[in-house]
Amino acid sequence: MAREKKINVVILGLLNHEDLTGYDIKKRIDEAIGFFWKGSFGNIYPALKELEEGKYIKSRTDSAGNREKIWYRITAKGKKLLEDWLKEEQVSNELRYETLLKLFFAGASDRETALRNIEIFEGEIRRDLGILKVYCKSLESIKDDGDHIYYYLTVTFGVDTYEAYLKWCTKAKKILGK
Amino acid sequence: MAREKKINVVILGLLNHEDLTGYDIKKRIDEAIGFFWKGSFGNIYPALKELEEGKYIKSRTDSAGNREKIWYRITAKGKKLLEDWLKEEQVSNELRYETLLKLFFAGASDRETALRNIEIFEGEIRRDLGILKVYCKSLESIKDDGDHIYYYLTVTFGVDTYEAYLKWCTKAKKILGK
DNA sequence: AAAAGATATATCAAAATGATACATAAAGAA
DNA sequence: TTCTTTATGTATCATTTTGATATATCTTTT
Repeated sequence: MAREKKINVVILGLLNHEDLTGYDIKKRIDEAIGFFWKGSFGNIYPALKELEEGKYIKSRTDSAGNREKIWYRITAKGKKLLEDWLKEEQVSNELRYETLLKLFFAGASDRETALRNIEIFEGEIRRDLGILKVYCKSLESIKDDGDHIYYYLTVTFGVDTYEAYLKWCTKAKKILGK
Repeated sequence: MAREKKINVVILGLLNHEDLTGYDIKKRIDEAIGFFWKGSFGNIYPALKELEEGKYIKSRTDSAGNREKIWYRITAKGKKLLEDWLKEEQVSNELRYETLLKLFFAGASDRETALRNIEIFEGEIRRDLGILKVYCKSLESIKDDGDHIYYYLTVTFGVDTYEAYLKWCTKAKKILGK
């Protein structure tokens, strides 16, 4: 089996939970998994067409009102593909942190710039950590044996690593003399 | 000023320290900043040509032996661009963790698969953490006031976050009942 | 009733990814 | 010595992702 492009399995994963439109999919990606994954209309809409051609999903057009909405539902074949991907052992985990890049090359500028960049990072992480913690709290209260345990684990990953980031920021600022 | 593509500033950052060939640049990226940044020949070589056209770098062809080597050196204009980028406040920091994606969608499979994926992640992080720690040690011993402090800070970011990942793995496995 | 913001589909140029092609040089094994 | 493998080196290409924009409708607020 050829290696599926990532947006395909993301779409299948989301559709496995509920029927969605392309726009919904973009929103779910941004809201639910935004801190560790990105999606854009530019690859979501073409992927939906491709997945439908391959019979992994099925569309239903909703013409209530003047605006056309296209709802997608996962098929048995789509579920199979999702499960196969989950069992595949090869994964690609990537960090792309421009902040670290700027820090690594900070010698080309001055210490103030390096410190400023760390502070900007710190501010963003602090803000996002707040959001993640609220999300985490709301998941803690749900006690079922469905998917919530996985959502909870995912969010705690974010909370734990963001807290480690903040500790590192404090340390880094001290080392740079502030 | 238009937003520079990232590979350009990575190349300038590396060349700011020493003259390099395209092949060297790829190696430096993999070795020194590989845990938080990627580069490929597919964007390095075209970027080198583009940067030379823009006078940000200057090439020198070395024909010692039968094989042609092209060395690049940063220009004053290139240094300026690098410094401008360092002072720019807008940054893009992105995580792309397929492991988290699989965990988030794990409900489509079984707990064993979810645990297996965490264990694979744990193994990779443990291995990479070992490498980072060795790198970190070698930087600790250098006490100058040049770029090493920035390399050291960058690596400690990796060490600290990878350690947080491992703690999370232990917790996650426990929650999933192992 | 008008304006602003959210919903919805779609496309495109630019950038990054990952693989491959091709060739030389060096190191090590048979 | 010769053969094989690994490292060095430049280059390109198809596929995927990104980020922006276009276009239009629906909903909420002023």
